[in-house]
Amino acid sequence: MEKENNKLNTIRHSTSHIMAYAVKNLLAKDGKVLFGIGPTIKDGFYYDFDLHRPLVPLDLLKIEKEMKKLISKNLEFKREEITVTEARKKFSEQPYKLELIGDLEKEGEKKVSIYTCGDFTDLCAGLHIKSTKEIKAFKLLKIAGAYWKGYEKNLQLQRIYGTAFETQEELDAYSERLKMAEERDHRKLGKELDLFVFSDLVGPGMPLYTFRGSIVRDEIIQYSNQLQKKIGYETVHTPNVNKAELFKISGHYDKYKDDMLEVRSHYTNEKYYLKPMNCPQHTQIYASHTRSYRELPIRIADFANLYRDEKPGELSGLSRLRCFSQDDGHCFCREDQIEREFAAVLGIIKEALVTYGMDYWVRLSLRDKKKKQSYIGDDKVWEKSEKILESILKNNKLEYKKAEGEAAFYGPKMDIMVKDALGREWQISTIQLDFSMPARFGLKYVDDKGKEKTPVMIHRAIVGSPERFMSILIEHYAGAFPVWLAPVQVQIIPVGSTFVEHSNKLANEFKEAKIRVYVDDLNETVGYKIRKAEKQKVPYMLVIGEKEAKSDDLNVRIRGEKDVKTISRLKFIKEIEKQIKNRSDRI
RNA sequence: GCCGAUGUAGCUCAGCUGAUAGAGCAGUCCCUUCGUAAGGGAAAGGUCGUGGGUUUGAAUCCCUCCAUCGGCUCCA
Repeated sequence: MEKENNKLNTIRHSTSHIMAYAVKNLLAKDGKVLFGIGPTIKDGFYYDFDLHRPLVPLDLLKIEKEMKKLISKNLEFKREEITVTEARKKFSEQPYKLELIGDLEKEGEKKVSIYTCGDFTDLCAGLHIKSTKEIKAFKLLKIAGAYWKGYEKNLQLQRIYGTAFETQEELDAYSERLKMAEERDHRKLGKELDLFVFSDLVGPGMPLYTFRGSIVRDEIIQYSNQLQKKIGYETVHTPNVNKAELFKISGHYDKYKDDMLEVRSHYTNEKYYLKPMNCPQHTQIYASHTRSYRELPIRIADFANLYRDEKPGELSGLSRLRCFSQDDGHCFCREDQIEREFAAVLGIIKEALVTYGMDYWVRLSLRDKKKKQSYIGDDKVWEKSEKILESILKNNKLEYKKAEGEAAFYGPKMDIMVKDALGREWQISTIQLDFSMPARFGLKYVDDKGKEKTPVMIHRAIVGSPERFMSILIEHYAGAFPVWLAPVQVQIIPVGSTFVEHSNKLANEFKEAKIRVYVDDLNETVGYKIRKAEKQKVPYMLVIGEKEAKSDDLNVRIRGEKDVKTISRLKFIKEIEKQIKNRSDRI
C-alpha cells in the first residue's frame, strides 16, 4: 500500500513539473513566468507561478493540451546534483528558486539536485518517474491565489491545482467523487430543502434558519444536551455581551481582539464585546461561591450564540460563520478527577458519532514549541498537561495521532476527527485541558485539609458547533436525514381533494404522537406530490385515498424506494415513535 | 484581509461585439378530482447587486462599494 502511494506521488509530482513546463511553453514568450514550488498534496498536486497576467479557466484547457503534447513525447526525467554556486547561476533569472537555494544553503546543503525534462529544468529534491509515458491520467482542477511560502505578508502567486492517477478509471472515479460532493454541497441543499438563508441586510456569516432548519438545529442541540446530562453537565445561560475586562483577564483580548465585535454603552462609554466563546463567563459562575473539594467536578454547559468577526473571505455557508453556537461545556475539577472526566466525555462523543454513523479518530493537539509566544502558561504546566492527555489516550486504548501547533492557546487538546459518507475528514469534538484560565481568574476550592487550591478547567464540545455540524450532516446524509432529524417526518398525500379532510384527521393523530407531519393538500396529481416529497427527502409518504379511508391500513412509501408497503396505522405510528426515540434510521 | 472569478424574476439560467430584458420551474387564478418522481390553460412577476462615470443611448464598457464562489491566510 505504502509503495503504491509513493508511486502515485511520484507520478503526481512529475505531472506538476510537466504542468510548469507547459506553462513556460505557453506563456514565457509574452512576459514574466517565474516559478514557485510544485509539490504533491493529498489527492493531487499544485504549482505556484508568478506570471505577467492572471490565468483564466480557458488557460487550464490550453495547458492540459500542451501537457498532453509533452507527455506524448516520452520525455525522460534526468537527475543531476550541482553545487549551490552552479545552481545560483542556473536559476539566476528565477528569484523564487534563488530564495529556495538560499534556504537549502542555510540548512547546510552544499549541493542541490535538479531535474531536467525536455528543456525544462527545475530545482527539486525528487523523486520523479523515468519518463513521461508513465503519466496515464491527469486533470487540471482549479486556479487559485496563494501566498509565497504560505506567509501572509508575502506576495501572492497564482496556483494551479491538478491531480493524476495511475489509470483513467481511477481519475474518473475521483472526478465522480468531486461531482457527488458538489451535489451534496450543504449550501445548495440548504436552499433546496429550505433549511437556512442569508440576507444582505442581516449580514454576511449570519444565517437565518427557517422553521425546517431550526428543527434540525434544535434536534442536534437536544441530543447533545441529552448526552451531556448523562455525565453530569447542567445547562446555564450567560449574556451575549460582556465587558472588555473579562476578556483581558482570560487572555482572549490579547490574542483575538481584532476578531471580536465591539459594542459600546452610550451612557458610560464602556467598551463591551459580543462574546466569542463561553469559557470566561463560566469561570464567573464558578467564582460566585466558595467551592469545596466535595462539590467538584462542577460541570456546566451553554448553547449561547457566539460572535466572531471572521475575515470576509473566510466565511463559507454554515461551515464558517460570524454568528454560531457551540455545544460547549466546562468542567472545573481536581487534578485527580481529570482522567475520569475525559473518559466520560470521550464516551458520549463516541455514542454521538455512532448515532450519526460516522467513523472517527483522535488528534492529540500539542503546542508548537517553536512558537511559545503564541501560548499562555509556563513550560512546566504545558509539559504536564500534554503528558496527562497522552496517558489518558493510552489508558483508554484509543488510536491517536500527534499534531504539533494545533493546541489552543491555553492548553493541549484532544480533537475528534470524523469521516463523513464521502470519506472527507472534519474536526468536530474537542476536549481541552486548561491549567491557565482558572489561575488567571483566581478560581479556588478548599481541599480536604482546609487549604485553598486552584481547580483545573476542562473545555469540551461534543459536535462542536451545531450549525457547522449541521452543514457536515447535510453533506453526510446528502440531505436525506434520518427520521429523528428530518424536518418533516411523514408527508400525507391525499388522492384528490375528497380525501383532504380524512388526511387532516390522520395528521392530527400523528401530531399527537409528536411526529412531524405535513398534508400536501395542493390541487395536484399524486405523481406530482410524490415527486415533491421525494425532492424534499421526506422519509415517509402516505398516499391517502378511498382504500385507506375505509381501512386501518396505511399505504407507506419509503424515501428512495419504489415499492410501497401496507402497514396498520397503529403499528406505523409505533414504529416511527421508536425510530425517533432510538434515533435510528430504518423501519 | 489577499489573488482570481461571478452577481439578470423566489429558484436555475439565456441575453454575441452597446439600442431600456427572455425561458423553464416555483407561486397566483381557472379547468381537471386524479393511486406512487412533473395533467392542462391563463395572467402576473425584474428600475439587470449598489453608487458613480463614459456615451445620443448601458444588463452589456470603466471605476467604487456590497455580496457570493474557487483558493490563500486565519479559526479560541
